[in-house]
Amino acid sequence: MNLKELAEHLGLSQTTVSRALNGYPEVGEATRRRVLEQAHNLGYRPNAHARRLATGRSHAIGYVFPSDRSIIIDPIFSDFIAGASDFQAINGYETLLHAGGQEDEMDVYRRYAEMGLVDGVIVQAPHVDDPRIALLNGLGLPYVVHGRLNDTEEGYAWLDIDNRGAFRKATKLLLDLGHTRIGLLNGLEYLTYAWHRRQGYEQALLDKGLSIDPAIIFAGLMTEENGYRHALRMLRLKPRPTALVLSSMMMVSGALRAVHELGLTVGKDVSLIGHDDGLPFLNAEGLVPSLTTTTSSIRAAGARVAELLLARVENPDDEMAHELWNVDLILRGSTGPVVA
Amino acid sequence: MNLKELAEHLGLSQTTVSRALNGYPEVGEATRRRVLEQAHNLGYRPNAHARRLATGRSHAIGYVFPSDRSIIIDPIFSDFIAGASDFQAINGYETLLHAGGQEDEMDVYRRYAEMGLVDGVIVQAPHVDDPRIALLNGLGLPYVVHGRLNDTEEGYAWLDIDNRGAFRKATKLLLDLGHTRIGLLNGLEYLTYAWHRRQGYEQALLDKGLSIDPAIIFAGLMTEENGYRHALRMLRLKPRPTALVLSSMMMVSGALRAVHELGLTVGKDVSLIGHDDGLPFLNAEGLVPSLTTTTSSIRAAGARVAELLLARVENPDDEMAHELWNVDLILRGSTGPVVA
DNA sequence: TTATAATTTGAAAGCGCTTTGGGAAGGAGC
DNA sequence: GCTCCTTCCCAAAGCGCTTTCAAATTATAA
Repeated sequence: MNLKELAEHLGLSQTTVSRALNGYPEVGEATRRRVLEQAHNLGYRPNAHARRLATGRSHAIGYVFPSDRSIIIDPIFSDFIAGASDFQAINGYETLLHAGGQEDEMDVYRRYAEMGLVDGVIVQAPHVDDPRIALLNGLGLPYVVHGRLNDTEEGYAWLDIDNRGAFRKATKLLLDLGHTRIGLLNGLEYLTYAWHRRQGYEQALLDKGLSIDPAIIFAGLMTEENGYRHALRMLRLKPRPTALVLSSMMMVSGALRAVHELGLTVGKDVSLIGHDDGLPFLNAEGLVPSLTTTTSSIRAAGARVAELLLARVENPDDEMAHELWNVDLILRGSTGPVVA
Repeated sequence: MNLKELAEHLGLSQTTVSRALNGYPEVGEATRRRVLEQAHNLGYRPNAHARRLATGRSHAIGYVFPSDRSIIIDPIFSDFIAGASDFQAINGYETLLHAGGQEDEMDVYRRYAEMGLVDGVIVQAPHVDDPRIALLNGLGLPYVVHGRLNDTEEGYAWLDIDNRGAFRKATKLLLDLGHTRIGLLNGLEYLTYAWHRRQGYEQALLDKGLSIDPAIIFAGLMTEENGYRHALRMLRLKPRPTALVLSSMMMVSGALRAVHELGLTVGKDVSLIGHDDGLPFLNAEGLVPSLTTTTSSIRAAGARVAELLLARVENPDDEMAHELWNVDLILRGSTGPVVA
């Protein structure tokens, strides 16, 4: 069943039917009702491609993951996309995913733009100095960055959480509890969020007049195993750190193993603060003792980024959104005063 | 730059240019080379929607996740999709994702089919008696099931791993080591894979003349917390189970906490076998002791399912694929003979 | 009543591609 | 010389929508 057949069936022109269906005002109320009703009864659905060709809009948003996999292996991305895709679905936008393949990430954007496959893209995990921004600006493809570049916050739309502030707050809490040797287990620091966290951590130490010790800082893939290995390594140092700040729950999970293995007690011998993206399968509160966290829902961020992007697609001339989310520091049982 | 402009630029008709670009034989070699070269130089890209409208094929594969979230929260899905999407990208197919929204999963399939949005879909996490199969058969939308229904293996294309065999093997290994009280921490058992695992587990026990004890069986969301809580609960029973079989690495992670908390030793007081989907952020080998696992790469499964689906889309009359993957049982340090 | 404005409807063009049904040019066979 | 194939190319139709421009109908004003 296509438009033409539906129109014939109704004894109307395609024009009128199309208008009735799409809510244009130049159509009588009675006619509109009739059209809507019959379209529903006959199960008519407009062909997506025909509509896209005619309107020039694809009603789809693209997500491109680099082929080196270091991003998509992070389980937080499925939650981000779930949030975003959900919002999009409700607003009539499809979600296009591109994971790897042999094509370079930048080429995918180019192809997306030139073939009209998507109306906009969401840029994930921006680097400290990310070349994608310039490319997308050049292509004229609307986008919103989830995160920020390091140098500039202008010239592109973004939503980010205050990673710097969060890790500064977390580190400061530990300092206030008397800890002076505080380890950091971070993500890859060419990614801005990890870099910001590093900055927040260092800032808090410097504020107290403490120095930065590279021996108790790790930056790398946020796997359980890295959490374990590097927590173990650090906790074996003399003097050992009495507290650790961790960039992901996965790393916390590994660090817990290390702590147990050394016969130490969380919240007493070692204080832990982890960053919690609110992943449904790894719950900070369910740990024993429950985990003090910096918390921000990655899923909510996904939904909001999608919202900003759709706004941008539909009103390209509106001002670019810059949205910085505060991160809550939630005090639970894994942090305590340093013991002598 | 569109076809018309490119054709004019070359002094050829759209027909010839289109044929040259798409590899049709009725075009001179010299002409073809010229066309290809100029198209490249001028950066011509065919408009995706125009092509789709003309050919009636969308060159896209759809993934629909139920809105209740219980599926997508499982981190294995991002890895599955990464594998599938990767394969598709290499073969010129886009990946369409639908996560939740207010639309019912079945309605999404209907819409996909009627609007021509995708050429096929991959059905994830089939239920023991899954209504999606009948719907898709009715819609005539090609699909491949990742997993199986319980009752029948005919009438639909599928790829599955031998969950029943894997858990039977795992349980038998423990029995052979002298364990007689073996707990099971499983996924939601209305999902076929979990149901099959349960069957394999029970079969192995029954083969030895042992009975099934519901007190040491858990079925639910495979979160870290559930792993912890139910391992803890079971290990506190008297007599306590001397071994646990776990359906996911996430649950293993939680169970390890429980074991440590009770002051027990993995591989001695408690033997553990987990199912490992090969997730990059949680490594069975990196645990201490390393974890004995039933192992099957979910990412490889994703790639292969995509391959089967594309074959099905392009040759609808070929026989339906039924592919059952063997699951390796990899012996590592977390299993040992029962101690008196 | 008639002129004018407002409301509804339609015919047809156009979006950018693929593909059908020929047609011209050149070579082989007689 | 002619016919018959190939080989290579093209004009035009068609995919199923949206949208422009114009016409028909009805309501309002004079």
